[in-house]
Amino acid sequence: MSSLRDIALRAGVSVRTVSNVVSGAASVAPATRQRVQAILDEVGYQPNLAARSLRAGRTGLIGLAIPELHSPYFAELAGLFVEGARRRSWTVVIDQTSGDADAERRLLTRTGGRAVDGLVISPWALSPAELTAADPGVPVVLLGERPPQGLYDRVALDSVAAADQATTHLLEGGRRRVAAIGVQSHLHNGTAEQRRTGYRRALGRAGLRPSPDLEAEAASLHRESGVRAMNELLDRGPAPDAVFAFSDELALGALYALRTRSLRVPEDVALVGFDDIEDGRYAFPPLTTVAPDKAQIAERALQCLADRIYSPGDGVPSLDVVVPHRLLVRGSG
Amino acid sequence: MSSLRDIALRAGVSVRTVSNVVSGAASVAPATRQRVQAILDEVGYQPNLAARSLRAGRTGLIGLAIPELHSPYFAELAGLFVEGARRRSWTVVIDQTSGDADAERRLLTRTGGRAVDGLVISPWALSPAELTAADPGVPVVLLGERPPQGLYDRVALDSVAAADQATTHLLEGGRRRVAAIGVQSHLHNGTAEQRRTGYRRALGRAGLRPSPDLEAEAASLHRESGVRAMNELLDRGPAPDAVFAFSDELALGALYALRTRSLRVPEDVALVGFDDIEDGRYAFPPLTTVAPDKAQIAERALQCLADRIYSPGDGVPSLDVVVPHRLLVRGSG
DNA sequence: CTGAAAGCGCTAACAG
DNA sequence: CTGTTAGCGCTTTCAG
Repeated sequence: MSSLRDIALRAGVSVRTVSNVVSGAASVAPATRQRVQAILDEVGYQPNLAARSLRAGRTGLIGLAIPELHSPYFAELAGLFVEGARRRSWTVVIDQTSGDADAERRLLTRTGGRAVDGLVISPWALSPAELTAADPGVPVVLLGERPPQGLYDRVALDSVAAADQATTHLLEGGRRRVAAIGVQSHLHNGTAEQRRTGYRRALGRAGLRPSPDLEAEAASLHRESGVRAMNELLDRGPAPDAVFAFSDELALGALYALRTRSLRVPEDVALVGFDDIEDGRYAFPPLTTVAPDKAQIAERALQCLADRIYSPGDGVPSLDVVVPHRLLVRGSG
Repeated sequence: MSSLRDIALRAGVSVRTVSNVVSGAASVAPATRQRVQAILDEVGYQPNLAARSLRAGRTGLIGLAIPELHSPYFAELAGLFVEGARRRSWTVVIDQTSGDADAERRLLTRTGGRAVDGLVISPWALSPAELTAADPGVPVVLLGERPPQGLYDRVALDSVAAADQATTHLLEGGRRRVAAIGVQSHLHNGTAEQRRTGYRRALGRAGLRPSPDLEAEAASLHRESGVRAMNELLDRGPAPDAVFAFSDELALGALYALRTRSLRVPEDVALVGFDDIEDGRYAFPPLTTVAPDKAQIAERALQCLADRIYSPGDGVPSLDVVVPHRLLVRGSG
């Protein structure tokens, strides 16, 4: 690894000049530039990023903290992030919190033990108070249903409206016993709460009374929990004629359970999910779902970060960005 | 952000002493230590990682370069990586190459424009020669079927044996027209080639002659290509009675196509995939598949990196690590 | 046990 | 247009 000084020595110029050639900032005499560039190319000069960061006070790194990478929704989102960050010449470091409060706290207070210029976090376990209290010292963007906290921006879709819409769609299809899968009383990230609120609101508007018998808890948002919840619902008594699952993974689990019991979808039970993950499109029948505009979630979050990193107007009030969503009606309901 | 010097000033000691307290390396008089620690805690001291990196010549960052994060197999693998890296106090920066030769080349020659201590890359587009030629200046571990190159270690499963085993399983089930989905003549990453080799070998051993009619190309390894390939196979003439797909995603696409045409799985067509992604377990019927030991892939790759980073014995020949796999027989075949 | 100081590689202010 | 140099924050050698 050669440094600017090595190059300077070989070219018989000062480091300043080499630096200028590399950065292209200040002007350099054409002859000098050419000579220096030749050496640069020859040795394959690579600037030392650590030195640059130290000097600039910036690392060019941004953190993305999500509960888990193996979940399709977050994997798709992370992919879009990495892509968008690349376009902005940022590199993404990924942390998995596993929905663990300690992990989330650690990230916020120490920015991951890693110097990042900004952090995008999808909090699951941390209470709003704790979120506000933490001060990572860098701009933070919150993803998800939690309202924007303190100085953090927030990017999310309108979950209440989306859930209402999904439920209404099932009701308009003539369904009357519409169940919900995905209640999570153990978490406080707002996701399940808001989706249930939307679900109940839709029922109410249709003159139906929400019933605890039709609402099933889910330990996680994964397929396995969907299987469990669906089975529980079916074991409770008269089967629902429709199910709104708070995530596509839960819906796919429910679909699996329904088929295992030889119930037909959508004839016997209509099914709507949430997230629009790739799997859902190729399930059989293809899953009707609420599709958040994921590309826009990633893009807007990066934009928030960029704004705060490059124009550190300290008093700027926190932004609450609502991205659009669409109900994709496919075969399942 | 306070530095060691700030702390030293406030504590009336030298930076040396504060550094010792922080690192715990050298011994410090108990009284001094306590006093310094109190100030450290009070201001919430965070060491500047850029400075540390510059000094140490290491960044604590490792790169993971994969074709795409939104593909379940790579997402699961990435999750395991991030987790294993965390245990080793490394942070993972993720790059997506999209199977693009330029992107792969850029990563190898410039280590992603980012200073990483090591790189794990799953090459798709780059030819062996190009792989060998590149010199990233840091240890590299190759993932996948490509044989180990030059100084790079390699971690992979025995794809030929695995494909043979999957195909043999179908043949032992009494199937005679066993098709293969996933041939990729446009790529040269070895994956498709090796799986086809194993497939043909199994056919040969059973006294069957491989037929081009039963081998279908796949533009990608995604569900969509699986749908297309399966339809093509069915349109060609007499339907196969079994299909070995080179990835679970392809298999799920094939499953979708089969069901759309009202063919029963496994009664009419038995189906085996490759990768053991989560989706496959909840497909209906659940997908029989070759399960690579993903945890071990991640773990061994990290271990290779650690060995080379911490014991830079320069001449150590490149390692070729073969991780185990299992055939998981489920409902589809 | 602790202080002083060098130096990692880079950028930019200051001279010339 | 280009050279010299300070300094980003840390670790570590050398003294004391």
